[in-house]
Amino acid sequence: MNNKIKPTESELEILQLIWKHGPSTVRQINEFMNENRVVGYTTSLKLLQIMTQKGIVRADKTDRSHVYSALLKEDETQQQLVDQLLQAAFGGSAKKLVMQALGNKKTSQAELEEIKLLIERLEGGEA
Amino acid sequence: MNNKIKPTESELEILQLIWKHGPSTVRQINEFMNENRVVGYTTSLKLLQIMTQKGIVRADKTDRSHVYSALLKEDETQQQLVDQLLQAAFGGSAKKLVMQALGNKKTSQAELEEIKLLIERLEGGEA
DNA sequence: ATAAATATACGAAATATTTCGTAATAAATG
DNA sequence: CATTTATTACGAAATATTTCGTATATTTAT
Repeated sequence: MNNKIKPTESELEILQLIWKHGPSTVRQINEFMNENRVVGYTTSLKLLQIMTQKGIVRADKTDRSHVYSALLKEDETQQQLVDQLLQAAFGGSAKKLVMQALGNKKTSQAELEEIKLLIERLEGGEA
Repeated sequence: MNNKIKPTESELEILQLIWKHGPSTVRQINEFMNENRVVGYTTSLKLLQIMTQKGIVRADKTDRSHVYSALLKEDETQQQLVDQLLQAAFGGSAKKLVMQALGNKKTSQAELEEIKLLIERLEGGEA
């Protein structure tokens, strides 16, 4: 439904944090950010304001400390990003992408099983 | 071996063309580009010059029309991009990425089989 | 040998992205 | 209530990216 919105790298970083922790204040998000890298408070704030502008998040201004929540759904955003990478770097071949993703990585047995089941579902019947 | 080089979107577009067609002149690359979108000749040239600067491609200047070839390997670049997306949007879960890539896409039976074989090899034990 | 066509070099405008600083405002504390 | 602390608003510098235009140089045709 929502469209063409392409989060930048920083925006994606913030989106992930909100997806993970749920709606959060600037301070919380800034603290999450700082677990990975050094970012000033106003930098996080500004990013959130820009994201609000773009319609990526929304701010609940009831309290003084605004609470930001994601307007993009995790699934849909991930889907869009995968599709984009598929075109941008794999000439559209999902197979190549998947093999790269699995080949080099330590994915657990359990997860591999799940993927195999998905493949069998895809092969077997209809979607 | 080669590192930290993160091609921009346009650079990736050009890399893909060189990977696909082999070493090419500016004119050729510009024509390939124009199959998708309108780009001026000097724009393609400039991009290639910047990429040369960054060590992404190299120019063979033997002839007047320089011939550009890729310095980044397709596999390695794809691997790097997948890893990056994995971190940037999937919190490192290869499973989620793979399921997104396969779930929504029309991947052929044959390809699905190949992937299943890869998974079985991975499960089997060997690296 | 001129003129036209083709190439590269290079600067720079336009846009996007990241990062802060400062000011204004509101809340909490002594 | 005066001061310190926390929060948002906003402008803007720094950097990165995309896109061309113009100047030059080199071929190729006429």
